[in-house]
Amino acid sequence: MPNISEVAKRAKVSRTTVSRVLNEKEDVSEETRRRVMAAIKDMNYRPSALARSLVRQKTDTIGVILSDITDPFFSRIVQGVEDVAHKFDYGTVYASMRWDPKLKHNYINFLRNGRVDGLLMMGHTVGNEDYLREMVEENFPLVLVEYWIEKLHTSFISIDNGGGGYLATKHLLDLGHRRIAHLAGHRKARVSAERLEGYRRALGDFGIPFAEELVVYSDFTTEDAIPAAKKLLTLSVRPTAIFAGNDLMAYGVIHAARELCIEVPRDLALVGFDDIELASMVTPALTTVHQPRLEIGSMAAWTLIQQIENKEIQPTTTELKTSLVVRESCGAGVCKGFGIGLKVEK
Amino acid sequence: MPNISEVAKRAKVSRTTVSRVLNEKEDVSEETRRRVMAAIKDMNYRPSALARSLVRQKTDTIGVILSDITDPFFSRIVQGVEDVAHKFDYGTVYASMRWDPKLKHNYINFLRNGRVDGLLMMGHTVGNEDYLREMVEENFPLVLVEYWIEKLHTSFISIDNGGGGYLATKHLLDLGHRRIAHLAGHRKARVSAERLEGYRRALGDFGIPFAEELVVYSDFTTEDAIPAAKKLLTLSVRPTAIFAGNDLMAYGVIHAARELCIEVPRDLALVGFDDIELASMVTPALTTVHQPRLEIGSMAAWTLIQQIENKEIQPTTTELKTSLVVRESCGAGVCKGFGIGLKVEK
DNA sequence: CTCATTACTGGGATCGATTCCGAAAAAGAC
DNA sequence: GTCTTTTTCGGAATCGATCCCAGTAATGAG
Repeated sequence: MPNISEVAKRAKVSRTTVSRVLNEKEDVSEETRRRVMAAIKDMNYRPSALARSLVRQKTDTIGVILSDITDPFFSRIVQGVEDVAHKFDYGTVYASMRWDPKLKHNYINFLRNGRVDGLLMMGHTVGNEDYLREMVEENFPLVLVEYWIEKLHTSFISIDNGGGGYLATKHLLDLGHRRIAHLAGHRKARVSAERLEGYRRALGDFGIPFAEELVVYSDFTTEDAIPAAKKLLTLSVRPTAIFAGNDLMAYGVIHAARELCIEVPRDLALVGFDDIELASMVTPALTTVHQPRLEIGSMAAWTLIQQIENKEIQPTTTELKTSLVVRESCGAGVCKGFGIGLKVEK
Repeated sequence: MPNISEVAKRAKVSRTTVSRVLNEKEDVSEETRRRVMAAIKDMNYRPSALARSLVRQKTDTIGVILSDITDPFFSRIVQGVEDVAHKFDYGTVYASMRWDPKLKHNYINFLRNGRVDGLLMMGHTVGNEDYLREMVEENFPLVLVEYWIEKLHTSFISIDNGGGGYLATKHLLDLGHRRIAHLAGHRKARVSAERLEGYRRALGDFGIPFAEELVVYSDFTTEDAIPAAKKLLTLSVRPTAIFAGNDLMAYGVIHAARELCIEVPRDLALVGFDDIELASMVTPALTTVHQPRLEIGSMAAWTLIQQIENKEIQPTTTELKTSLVVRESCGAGVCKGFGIGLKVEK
């Protein structure tokens, strides 16, 4: 691999001039520029990003740490992140912490040591978060997406989980359900508490007392949701509707229900949360709370880049609105057309 | 952010000694080691990966380029990659090319310029692949996963797609189906051709003539598969079974079928390919061809690391076996237990 | 023709680590 | 006590770029 000096020698100019051509500076004559370009092409030269970043103290890269890289929930968020990042000439690299706090810690260190200019963390909180405080104290650009940490002086992007929970529950109440269970997500995740709050608020508005037994927790995965859902479906007085903490968990409910010969939506109404792509694809199509994920992603990237390029900027907290997408799983019947849901804005 | 010299000054030693402590070299006395460690902790020092990589000409990082970062197909593959990579003390970074050839090109350049020691490419081929040849010529470590390029002197990891197609089709034939359609994946992808070949071979073995009209192509997505599936389901003589190019496309078939009031498996038998996690979760649980994805991932990472650490090594081609997982979508009835498929080894 | 101004170009320091080689100090041999 | 060997440490070069500052050539003004 040739370096900048060899290119310079070949083009019979100095390193400095090659660098100028590379960075499209103006003060280089057309003729030398052509010579340099030719040398670059001839030698198949590609500048070392490493050396460049080292001297400039800037990598033009943002790191994205996800709880699980293949969670469909992140799909469009990532798209939003990339769109904005590329617009500002930033590259993106991803790391998946796969729910393993140690892995997460490794990754953060891995990326922080000069590999990226800032970090975007998204997903659910697990384990000790002290190193996040450390990062913030050291003024390392950090934006958290749906990843709430108490009293952390940094930017947050989140959605109105409480409102979403309210929408979902109210929809079920409007359909006449009175015994509505909630299969909540990870007990320690803030989003779980918020969605639960929305659920309680809706019940309250309809004068229905909150029943402890109707709320069960599980992880945000289908596998984990199955036994939890079974617990709800085998209560002495079975709920007629369930509001699940996310779409994947809603599939767990369907799964569990089928094993008990309960059919959705015939015997059980079901609402999910997230509106992942698959929600409209599988049978029954899921009624669910929609998150503006493209916006979440672009907002997050934008916020982070602002923070990188202007370290003095104050952290911001952004909350995006949710909406309800009515499909089949509540038997609401509003939507015969398969998959194309009636979108009810909040 | 302190650098190694400042740490050295504080510990009253030279940079060299600090570096030795950092890299756990043996020739440093216990006492100075302690002093250095203390200084490191006091100053909250973290070595710059950039500077280290620059001088060592090694990043200890492998790049993974995926066609779509959130395709559930990659989930366990990525897990396999990470397990092996971490075992060998490599970090991993991901980039998603999102089917955009230009984006892909950008990413490859982005990662190649000294950011990673080698590249793992997985997913389906789109666009011009000349730069891949260029990489190989320059002896840049590269391993392709299910990403076949003609006459490229580099390592490949793939699965026995032909065998998988055969298994899927034979299963349908064994169940008595005689008019079996194939909803093939991306026309230009090699995997499509291979799976199609398996389909034809199985038909041949049962003495059934191949009918052009029974094969339709679409992208590897649910959305794209829907119209294609409709084409098959509205043939004058409707097929009684469909072998779909992957699981997501199989969902497209279910989707299309429902719109036409055709129910799977009652009116139509269906086999997918990949065995993504969701295949066992949704209704009906999908009978599908299983790929050993964890092994694919670990194999790929292992092969790449071998190539990085020993540039003289010859490229290898690995083909892993597939197996059939029988669930509900063929109405085979072997499996009442929901989701837990009878695994028929090839 | 001389001097001032502008347009290009190059030298050398720098970013933050590693590594080779040699030097000093300590330990051991006789 | 002297010489050799081992242990421990430091100096200087290096990786491959960028950038400040200064120097040269070309151009224009008078």
